[in-house]
Amino acid sequence: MASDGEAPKGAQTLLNGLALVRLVADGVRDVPTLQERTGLRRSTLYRLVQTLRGEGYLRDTPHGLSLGPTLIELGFGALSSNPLASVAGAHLQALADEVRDTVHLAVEDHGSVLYLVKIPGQRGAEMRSRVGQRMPLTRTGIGKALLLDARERWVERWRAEGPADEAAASPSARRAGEAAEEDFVARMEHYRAGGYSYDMEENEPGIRCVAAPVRDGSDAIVGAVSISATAPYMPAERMRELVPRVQGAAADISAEMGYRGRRR
Amino acid sequence: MASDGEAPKGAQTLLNGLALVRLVADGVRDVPTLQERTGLRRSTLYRLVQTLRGEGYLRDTPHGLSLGPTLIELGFGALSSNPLASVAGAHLQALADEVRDTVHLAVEDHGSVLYLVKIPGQRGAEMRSRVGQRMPLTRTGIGKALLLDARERWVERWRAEGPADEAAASPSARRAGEAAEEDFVARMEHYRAGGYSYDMEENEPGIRCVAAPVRDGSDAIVGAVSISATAPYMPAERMRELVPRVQGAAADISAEMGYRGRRR
DNA sequence: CAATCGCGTCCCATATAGTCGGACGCATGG
DNA sequence: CCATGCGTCCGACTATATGGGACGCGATTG
Repeated sequence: MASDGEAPKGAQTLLNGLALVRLVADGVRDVPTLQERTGLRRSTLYRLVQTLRGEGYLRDTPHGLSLGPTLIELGFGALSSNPLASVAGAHLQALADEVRDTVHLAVEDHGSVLYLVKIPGQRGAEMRSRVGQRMPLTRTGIGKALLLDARERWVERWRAEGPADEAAASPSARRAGEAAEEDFVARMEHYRAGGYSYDMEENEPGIRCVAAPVRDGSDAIVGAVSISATAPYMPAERMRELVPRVQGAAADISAEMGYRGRRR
Repeated sequence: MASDGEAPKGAQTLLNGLALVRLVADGVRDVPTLQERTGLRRSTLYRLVQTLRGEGYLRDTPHGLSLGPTLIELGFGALSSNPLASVAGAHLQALADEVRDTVHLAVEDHGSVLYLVKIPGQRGAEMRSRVGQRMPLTRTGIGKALLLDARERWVERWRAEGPADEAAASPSARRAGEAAEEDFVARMEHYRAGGYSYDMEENEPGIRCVAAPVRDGSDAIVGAVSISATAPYMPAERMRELVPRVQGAAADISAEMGYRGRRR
């Protein structure tokens, strides 16, 4: 409320407090850093931090501030109160046992992929992914599955998540970028027709994945399932074979979510 | 700020917002209910709820309000940034593989047990416990392990958690209650000497457990490990055999937490 | 060893920002 | 058809959060 003319319209004190939680989640460990990140005064910060500590949202460790136990309680509560996650569990486990690779369930939230379930694979290196972690929609197989229906967002999301350097766009880089964008849209069109999606090491070199969307009673995509593994376990042929498997698991979960086949 | 003369001294707006999150976590699903629980006015509530929705702490479902995706993100972040939980993982898995029963890791938080890790057993009925769940300290094996050092809190906690009906205490019930309290203290004294604790179906009929505390570099108890199973799998003899096993796992974790043997 | 710096806490005056109360629109149901 | 309850918006009031500053403390530095 000082530099730029934003209008947060709402409850500043609450927003300020939640902003502190976010900053700590992002690795800020001491109040001075919070001060330079938020612009709030010391006394204000300490009061807010004390309140958050008291409620268990933050806690003190030998190394400084960190997220508190209440968040663990609420986070797992949020997960288990999510019908998708609880309904999907058994189906995902069955899929995981069958394919022996890492299985994920994710939803879209705030323009990114949010993992709800991860079942680590039984071979190869373990993926660094974690439940509660966020990933870009257009770079992951599971994210593309979540976007399948939203043709109008493909380009928008691609551009938002795409170039690491927006400012520095040399003419040649721009040309390459446009080509990549067209390529992305073309692939999405293909996936959309097939009702599945791939990740060919775009997000993480050496990691490939096959994904399919989960739908609910209104036909809307409410989540997605994926199988991921290191490239040696994921030759093109196997990926092709996995498509119906992932789709099967996704269909089972969709059924439990009230999906009764594509209408229209 | 109306009925009783409390002095919340802090940041009301923030506290009000967090109180809403708690209420939703406790099952409140609509604003009218929030109103009667908090005493806040409709307009205030809607503003706070909107803010919390915007930040992903709450979300709307067909059935009303529920905890939002941000809490999943933060909750799992809190867990993985907890040294105890991340360090313990491998040791707990090893223990679980060995004993084939349910293994828990918990800490004390705000006067109750908070589970950080649960590894379901490979036989018998699955326990209903969940990571992020809270349990009474004096009724669970793992809670007693957390209390081992704090002799001065035994009675206090027992009384706080003990009688389901404080008001209605008939003379005879009171007598029985006092006997139970003395019995509890005696058992705790015994456990303290042995460095372990039991749960003989006190918390959940049919469930028994063996637990041991985890310590850090300052000798303080920072957590506890337990093995739980249904009574048929837990005859007295086996519980005795499990004591050194749990203690071993707890010791391994303690070592990683900086524990170097009991000083003093 | 003294002096300085940065952190954490507390207090108080000010005006900002949250609360309240009510009006309005809409859907539901009697 | 009217009545009831939910969700949103608005403006006035003042309760409440803010920020400036004083204080104590421990660590760091000269």
